[in-house]
Amino acid sequence: MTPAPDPRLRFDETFAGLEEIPRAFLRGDTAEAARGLIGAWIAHRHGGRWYGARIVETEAYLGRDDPAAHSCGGRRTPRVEPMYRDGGHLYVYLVYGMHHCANVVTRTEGVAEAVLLRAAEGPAGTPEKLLSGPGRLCRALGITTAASGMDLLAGGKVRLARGPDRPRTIRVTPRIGVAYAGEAARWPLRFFDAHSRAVSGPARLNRA
DNA sequence: CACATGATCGCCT
DNA sequence: GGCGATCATGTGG
Repeated sequence: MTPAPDPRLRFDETFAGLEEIPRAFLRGDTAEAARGLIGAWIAHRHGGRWYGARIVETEAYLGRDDPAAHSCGGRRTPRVEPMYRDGGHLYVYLVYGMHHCANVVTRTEGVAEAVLLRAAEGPAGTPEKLLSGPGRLCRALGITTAASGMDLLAGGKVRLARGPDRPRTIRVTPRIGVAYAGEAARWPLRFFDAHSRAVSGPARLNRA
C-alpha cells in the first residue's frame, strides 16, 4: 500500500470531467511536453477516493545526450528502466535517501527522456508549500517508487489529465540541482507558471 | 532573503 | 565506498 495522500488534496470530480492528454503529445519533443504539462493535473486514487493537484513547475531531461539525465549515455539499469518505456509512463526514484521524485516519461519506447514534476498547487486554501518541490509533491500525493513504471494514461491509480485552465504566462530558466552536469546545467529546460505562488527554487531565479 | 548544514539510503562503479 | 534531479532548520542581514 502506498502512503496516504494529504486529505486536503481530495477532489470529488472524476477524470471523466477532464480532458485526456493524447499519448502522441507525450511522444513528442520533451521540452515542449514539459511546457505543455504546466496547468495539467496529476492525481492519485487511494482508499476509493481521488487526490489531485495542478502542475505548476516542470523540468525536461533529454536522455542519452543530457549529462543531467539518469539515462545519460544510454545508461539502462533496473531503476531507470521506466524511462525507456513509451511516452505517458511514470518514472519515480528516491533521492538523498528520503525524497521521491516523479517524472512523466516522454518520446517512444527505447528513447529515455522524461519530465520531472517539480511543483504543483492544491485547491484554494491549501498551503503554498504543500507541493512546492519534487519531494514535497510526491509526499503530498502519496507517490513512491512503488508506482514507478505505471502507465499514466491507462486508467490506473496514478493519472495525468489536462486541467480546465491554461497558464497565462510560462517562464523558462535553467534546471535546479544539476550543477554537476557542466554546461547542461545552464540549458533552459525548467518551466513554470509565472502566476503561481507554489513554484519552488530560489526567488532570484524566478523573477522576470 | 541568502547561505550553511545534517539527515539518510538506494544505486552505481 | 561515494554521492545525489531535496528538505527542514538554523544563523545572520
